[in-house]
Amino acid sequence: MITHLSQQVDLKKVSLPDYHSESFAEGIYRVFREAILSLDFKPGEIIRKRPICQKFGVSRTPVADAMLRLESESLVEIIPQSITRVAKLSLRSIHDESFLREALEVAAVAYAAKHRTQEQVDNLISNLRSQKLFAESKDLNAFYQLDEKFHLIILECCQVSNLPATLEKLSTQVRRARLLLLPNPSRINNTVNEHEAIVKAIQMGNPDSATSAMRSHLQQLIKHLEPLEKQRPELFNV
Amino acid sequence: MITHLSQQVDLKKVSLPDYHSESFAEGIYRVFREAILSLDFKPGEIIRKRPICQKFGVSRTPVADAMLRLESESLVEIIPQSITRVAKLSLRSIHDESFLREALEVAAVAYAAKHRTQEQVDNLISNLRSQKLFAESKDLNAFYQLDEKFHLIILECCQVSNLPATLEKLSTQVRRARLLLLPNPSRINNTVNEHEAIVKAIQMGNPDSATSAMRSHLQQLIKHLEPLEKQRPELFNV
DNA sequence: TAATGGAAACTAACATGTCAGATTATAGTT
DNA sequence: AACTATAATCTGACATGTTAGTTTCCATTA
Repeated sequence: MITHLSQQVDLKKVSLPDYHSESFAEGIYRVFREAILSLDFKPGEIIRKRPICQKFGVSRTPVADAMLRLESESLVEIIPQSITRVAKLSLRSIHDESFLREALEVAAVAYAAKHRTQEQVDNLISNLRSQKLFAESKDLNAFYQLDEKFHLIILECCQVSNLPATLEKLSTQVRRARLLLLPNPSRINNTVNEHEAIVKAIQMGNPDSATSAMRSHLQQLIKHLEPLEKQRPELFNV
Repeated sequence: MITHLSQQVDLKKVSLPDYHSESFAEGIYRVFREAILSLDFKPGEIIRKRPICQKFGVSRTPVADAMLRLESESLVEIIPQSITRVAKLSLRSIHDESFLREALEVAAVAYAAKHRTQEQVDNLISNLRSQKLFAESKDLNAFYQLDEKFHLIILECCQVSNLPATLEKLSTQVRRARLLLLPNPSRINNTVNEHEAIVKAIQMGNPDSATSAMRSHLQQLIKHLEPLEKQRPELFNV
């Protein structure tokens, strides 16, 4: 059982298995998943398992298990009898993911516009206010965090327990593409305006204008993508 | 490399790794995935790995790998240091999945209504005609196959390469629930009518009526579910 | 009878050894 | 110099041994 990758849990004589700390394999999976999604490992980068075993002081089994799971989520590519590498990006996959993302977020924002509570609207307005502050001070990372949180608040309105997690699983390419596009500060002001339109539609309880606002907001990504592929071709699949 | 679980591929001196037959782990994964989804293994049933190893004549490693992957898709539940069992159903999860399914299928049918080709419409009409035949002859299994195919045709209109596969991954509970509800022949005629409404809306190129037809069609499932839970409580989680 | 305690049998998690396919480096040939 | 064949060295797939946490069951005790 892993104890140095996560905080130790003070377990009494309770038979709930959740009280135990995670396994080596889970911990390694989690660490690498986050590293890949935050671009600490670049798309296409080769992952060498042997050094990882040494670094974590474990055998090859849990590392292999973690990689197997990452492969099933299309985060790494295991080439049989050969090497393991971080999954590259591809315009094709990003288009596919964008369709899924749009379908889910549009459904969520329509639900939010119909069933909003005052607390949820307040959260969105408060989040939007912070966005404007960080947009003015050009703090890109803080703005990115708020952007993620903004969409999360809307998803949580649906009370579908795994909706945020599901969308994250389906958006592994989109998330990395967005991170790569971050250094473009000219987008920020437009983004704030688009978010504002979404909030207003939710506040007014108008699902139709909420969906169309969300739709055009999400479709911005694709427009900025083709320049990126030309700029960083090594990150993309042929 | 596995050769007796799937047909052997006649590979020449081509360096495409796809030409190779699948690994033991992949084969076992695929076999068990299909067995679980088609209810050959009942929800809650304990899976014993040792007999599986003997049956396939392999060691514990590929079987464990396959189970690990099934667990990451919520098809089995591995209880640490204890047992592995087929994931049970739960009304909560089915509600969650239904939301996702509705979001994706509604987006797909709207796209289909906008961008339909004559060939796609013909396929739907032909499929619908077969549905009516099997509905009359009360051939439940054949009808189920056509029902699946009907939704597949609509999904494929979107030209999102992994849309059918994604929906299948997100609908593991719903799929099994639908199979359990199959023996209810009174639903069939209603289903055909609902399908017909969807086809007409697509044919006329009316995305709004297509979405609302699809929505009310999909929402039928939930209505028939609560009786099922009372009837077969052993298949459901508390 | 009910509750408790402990041994035995189970399982998953992990470590490690082996093998075969794939890649790379190298030597030899044209 | 370019191409080819061969050897060395990677890596992933799989087999198997070990360990530790769980569960089962039976004997003991209140």
